[in-house]
Amino acid sequence: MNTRPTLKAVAAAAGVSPASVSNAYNRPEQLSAGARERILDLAAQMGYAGPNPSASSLRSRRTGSIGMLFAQDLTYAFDDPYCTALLGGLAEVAAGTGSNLLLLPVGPHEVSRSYSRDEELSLVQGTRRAALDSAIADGVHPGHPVLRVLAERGVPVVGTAEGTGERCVLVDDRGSAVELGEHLRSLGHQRVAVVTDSMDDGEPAVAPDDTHLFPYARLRVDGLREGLGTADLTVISAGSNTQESGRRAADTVLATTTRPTAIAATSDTLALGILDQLRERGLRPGADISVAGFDDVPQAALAGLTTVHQPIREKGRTLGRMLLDPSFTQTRVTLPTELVVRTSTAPTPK
Amino acid sequence: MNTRPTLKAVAAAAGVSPASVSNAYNRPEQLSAGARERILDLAAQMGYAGPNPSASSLRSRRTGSIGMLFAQDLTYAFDDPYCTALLGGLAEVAAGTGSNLLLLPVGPHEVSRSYSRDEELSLVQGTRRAALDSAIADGVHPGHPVLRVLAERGVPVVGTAEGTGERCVLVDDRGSAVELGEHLRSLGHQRVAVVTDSMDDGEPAVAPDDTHLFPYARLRVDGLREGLGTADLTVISAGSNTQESGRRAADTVLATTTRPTAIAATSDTLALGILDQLRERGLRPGADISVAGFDDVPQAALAGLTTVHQPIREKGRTLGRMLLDPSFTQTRVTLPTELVVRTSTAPTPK
DNA sequence: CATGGCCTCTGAAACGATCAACTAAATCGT
DNA sequence: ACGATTTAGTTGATCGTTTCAGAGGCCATG
Repeated sequence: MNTRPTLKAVAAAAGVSPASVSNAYNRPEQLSAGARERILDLAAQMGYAGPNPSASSLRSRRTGSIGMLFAQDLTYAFDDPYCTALLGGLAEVAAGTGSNLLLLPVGPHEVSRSYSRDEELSLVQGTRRAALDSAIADGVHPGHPVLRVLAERGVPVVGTAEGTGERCVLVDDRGSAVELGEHLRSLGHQRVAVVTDSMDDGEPAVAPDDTHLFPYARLRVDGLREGLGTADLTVISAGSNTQESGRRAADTVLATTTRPTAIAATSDTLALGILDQLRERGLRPGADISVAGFDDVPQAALAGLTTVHQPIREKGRTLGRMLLDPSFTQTRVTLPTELVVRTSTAPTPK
Repeated sequence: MNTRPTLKAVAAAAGVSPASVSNAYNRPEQLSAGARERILDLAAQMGYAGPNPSASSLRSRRTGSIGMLFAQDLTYAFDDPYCTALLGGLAEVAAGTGSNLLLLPVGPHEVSRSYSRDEELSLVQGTRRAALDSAIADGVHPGHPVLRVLAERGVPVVGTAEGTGERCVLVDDRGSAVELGEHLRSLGHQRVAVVTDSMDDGEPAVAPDDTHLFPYARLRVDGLREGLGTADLTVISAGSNTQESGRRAADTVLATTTRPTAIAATSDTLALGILDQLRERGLRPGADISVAGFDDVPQAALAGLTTVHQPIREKGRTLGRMLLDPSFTQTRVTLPTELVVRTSTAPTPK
């Protein structure tokens, strides 16, 4: 079993310096066309696969991949429609630059709890070892230790919340929530349940501690509270942001003594789960009880869900541009939102 | 602006050898608890972010990430439900091992065409530079140069088709297609259009050259042909595997002089697009014209699409295990398929 | 008391490229 | 035909770790 050839070996065989072989791959313009041909021919013939990526990025300080941080487990990236849309937009931009996308599950971090050193190390383990040029943080709490690690490494991070990363792409979570709240109030809803996802993935619980909420969720809850004014409002923490959580939360809502006339969820993913469960329980969304969400994921239109639209894909593209396009210098972008009223919200039934 | 500390600097400051600092991070058992504490404390205090990933992987020959190859552009990974399900399964397994997932778009490769060296280099560019321990190839043609590059690098590759990667997870594409063909025949269909995706992304075309098909598509087409027996069969190449391609292909089918009574698509993604377009054109799938697909993605059930079920998520999990679990030694796994008859196929209308 | 074995920790050699500075030859304008 | 610029390629240092063989110190054993 002969060993794999190195760049040096190719150089020796070709009778040129290692730098020339490197240039044959990385800077064609620094080499005569003939010499380059000869070198690449020889390399192919020797079964040389090209410069070793680790060595190359050690020296050049570039890896060609951009990291995507998840505070949830990795499957979330592919199961949540908001997430896939965001990644889709990002991918559009990345595709043009030859960048690869590194998916980094970072493990959930509870703000209220303190971590031993080893717990914290294992929380950032995957990210510490990851080779990346820059990173995107979506749904990562600003206090997550992984952000500190990346900052120490000098990796540029852009985020979708205030405080994650030095630059960010935002939507007006609070303002749009106020608008949704007003919509519900104008329909006559006086008892409303607000279902929110949270960092701690437990059973649905009423009136959670605010610190367990992701910043965006807190803003949305606050906005709803303002928009709903004097309405009677119950906040329910549903656990992680999945349809399943939504389903369980719906049951929690139905179990309360004074059933609300409307449910507002902090994400469409939750709302879709809620819709599902209500139907299962024989209730007609829109007629018997109103339901609303946030984000306007593709499925929302099909389900007739009233929701706050945000340009998710464009958000992904913008994040990508912030990292990849040097001429893109804005450090804060706010994208527009719009209330989309569909059939899942209606006036309070008599 | 002071420079970022290196492991060596931390070692010097702590009065220990670099090896000990390395061990503090990577092999706690090689160090007394006290020494480790002292080193990590100092590191934190100096703002040391932990061992540099590139240097670490250069020396240790391990990167902690597993590559996922796409022959399409990156957005495909998040748009195609088959793909997200596969990745979801993979992610389940990867999550347990602390591995990250590196998404590698590799650019489409037409088998029939020959490539200049520079064209070929740019085709594999992203992958050549990517740091990974192993890779998964799904929907990558066995002849794609990227597979050669990875083989030269000695990266283990597992695939979902014969010939991609030294190990693979398969389904019986041909056999299940025979079954679907027989189903359609038993319903009385004598004129059938087969819509298939292909590597070249052009306008829908009739009776394509077989070499433009991905292996799985060719097997499915062949199987359908066998199962349908004497039926009159037209093969239509729809371009890339998207709902949009399916929609366009539906129009091509409807434009033919002798309209078929059934359409079989080589994937649910295409079939869903076809269903959509037929409805748009005022036809009722199942009643006016039968439609069937392959894969049984989640949306298929909602759409009432008759299809060949395959355990996509399990496929992803198995691929992951092949790479990550050393005790998993099978080199070829075939997963079961099952014909799922729903409402989109029915007896030929009178 | 000598022997062996374990536990900590160290030293020096890789790992495989790229970079910045430089030289020699070729090209240019006048 | 001469210095100035460009082109083509080289040299040697460097990127920041991990690894492996082994050095001491310490304890238990015979």
